[in-house]
Amino acid sequence: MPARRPARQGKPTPASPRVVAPVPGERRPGDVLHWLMKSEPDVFSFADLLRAPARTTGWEGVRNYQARNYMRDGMRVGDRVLFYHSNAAPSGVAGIAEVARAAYPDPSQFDRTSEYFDPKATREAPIWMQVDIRAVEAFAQVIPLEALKADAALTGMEVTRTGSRLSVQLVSPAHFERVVALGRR
DNA sequence: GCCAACGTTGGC
DNA sequence: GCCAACGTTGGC
Repeated sequence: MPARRPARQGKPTPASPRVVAPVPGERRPGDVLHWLMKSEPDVFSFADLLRAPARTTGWEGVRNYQARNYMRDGMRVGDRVLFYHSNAAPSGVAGIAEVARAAYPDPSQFDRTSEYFDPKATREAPIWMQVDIRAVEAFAQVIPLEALKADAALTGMEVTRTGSRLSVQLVSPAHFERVVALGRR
């Protein structure tokens, strides 16, 4: 299921990683990283994830290199994810999910009938990757972006910055815990 | 629906 | 490799 709205793409080149992986070999077994992933609830909401088989979905449709690199190079099974509703009323964090499967090729890039189809991609040389995400905990209500911006403890959090467009973001442990505290309140 | 911010493309 | 034009994201 589409986790992201369609993003028309021009010329993906597999070798374009000017984006540094978030966690060079410094992660130890057992370390958990924290992320934020955006989805437009009209396309795929946290409620949709709760209803999905095994409360899990493939995060297909990401067509941005930095977001791809975060998923491919940064995410591990068990990492925690803030599920963010974008283009919504209100936009904000709807719940917690976790990485259920590490990165693998996004099948939609090969599918001519998909809006995410990428003619440059081949099975031998896939361009786009996805992870699987499983719902962990729904917040009683969405924490609006406005509340995130107003919270002093969340100063500097990427999603609160004006013009923050990246659909997969790294979140510091402190920011993650703070958002969870707000969500449980 | 508007439009600011930002990423991508392509001419040079 | 620069950068203007263009397309997209996403808050409001």
